[in-house]
Amino acid sequence: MPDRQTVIWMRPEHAKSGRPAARSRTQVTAAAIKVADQEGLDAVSMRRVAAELGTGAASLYRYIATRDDLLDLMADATGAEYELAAPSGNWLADLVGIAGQARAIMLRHPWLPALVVTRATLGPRGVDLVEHVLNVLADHPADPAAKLEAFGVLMAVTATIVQNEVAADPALRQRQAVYLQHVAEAGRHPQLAALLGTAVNAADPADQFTALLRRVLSGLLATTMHESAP
Amino acid sequence: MPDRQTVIWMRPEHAKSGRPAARSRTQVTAAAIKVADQEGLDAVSMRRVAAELGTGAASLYRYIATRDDLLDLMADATGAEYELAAPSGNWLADLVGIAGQARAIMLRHPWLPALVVTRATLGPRGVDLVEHVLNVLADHPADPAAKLEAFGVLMAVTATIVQNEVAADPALRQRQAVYLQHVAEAGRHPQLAALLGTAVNAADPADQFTALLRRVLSGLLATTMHESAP
DNA sequence: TGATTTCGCGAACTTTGTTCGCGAACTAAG
DNA sequence: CTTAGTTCGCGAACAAAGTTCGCGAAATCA
Repeated sequence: MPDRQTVIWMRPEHAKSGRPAARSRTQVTAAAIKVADQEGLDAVSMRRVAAELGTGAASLYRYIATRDDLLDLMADATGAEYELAAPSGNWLADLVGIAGQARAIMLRHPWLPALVVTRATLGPRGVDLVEHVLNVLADHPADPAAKLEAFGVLMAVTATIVQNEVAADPALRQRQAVYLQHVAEAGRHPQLAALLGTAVNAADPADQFTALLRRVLSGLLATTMHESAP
Repeated sequence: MPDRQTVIWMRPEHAKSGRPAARSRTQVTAAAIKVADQEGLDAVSMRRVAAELGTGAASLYRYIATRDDLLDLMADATGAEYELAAPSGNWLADLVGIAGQARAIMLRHPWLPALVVTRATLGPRGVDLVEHVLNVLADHPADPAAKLEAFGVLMAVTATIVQNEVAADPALRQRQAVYLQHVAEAGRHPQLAALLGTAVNAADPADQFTALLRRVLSGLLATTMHESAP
């Protein structure tokens, strides 16, 4: 019966004596990611992941204490896909670059945004990423807490945007569109109606994303605060 | 067997003939919100909500087709708690004010951030809110799509921050803190270690929130794009 | 070799969303 | 007021899914 008092990354993977385990936490995580990639996060059940590994569901509990542990492992594992180059001296460009990588990773793993946005746990990879961001911002005058907030906003905004980009079911999109159309036609929401009348701009999603994040981050970490023009 | 092809807000609440329903969609929603407020979102099961209403679980399906419908209803219902004043002419101040209300509402309903961040469905109240935001930004030169994005970012960031503020289990906080301490002591993450050494700043959360959102929004909707100083 | 420890995992328990089916309740004609 | 016709309430049952138990088998250690 595994330890529940600590984060999974502090729990020893195997015992040092007795029969050795046939699999590893990494293998279990990989299997779960595989299932999630091809069948969605809902398909990641203990039984399904176990089947992927060719064993029974109960066996998984030798490696993780809980399904939530597995989700944490999955999310953190994707952190290995970042390629963190040395800071260039231009923190904004570096951060936007990181956000771009985050987006690419999330597009590769459409289930990831939901996890990022739901549970804020940092594992080894996440910690590495934070350290890297802090390095990028090393010369920035903002206080440390603000830098952490910037990291959080970067991730949250990216996850939110990607979540909309890959909006799971096209049927849901349709339902929502129908409702908005209905509301617009009712006449009580002229601004919204005008907006739906406008043609959807078909710019490159990647460019739109980059532009948005550049604005958000430059505002968030601006060194001079300026008033708004009304 | 209720309709599944449309959003719940387009489905007629009651039939026009036959035995009249004993309850209303609003009552079911209110019961669910009550349960969520005092026992958390996980406690919002069909049986629990039904019990709150003094009926059986199956009865709820006369009002909603699915548990997800109920979650949508709950989220949208909280939109009634906004007090939307006429635009002042200062869009930044108005938006920050709206964000402040959003935060207050989320603090009142700690389960709300999770819903906001997970499902992006707009109900009647949500649509009203969007309309209001578009009114606030009516004179702003940004194109309509950008204004919608601003609304999305506003909500996402607010939900994320509140989610951290009300970080459910203090035990989880503790576990995470222990792990970060562990990582810092390992010595491979000097920036993070330095940050943990710093005393946590104990400014008023509301002020911190306001400042953060002001920065994010003023950057996002800035009329002049400026480079970053490295 | 024997004792000890750990592992694999089938079976079973619990909780939860959802469906079925039918008797009761109510409306609307006649 | 009676009689269709329709809808409602909801107990019972079903199908996942997470998790726990218990024990035989497999390694390691002494």
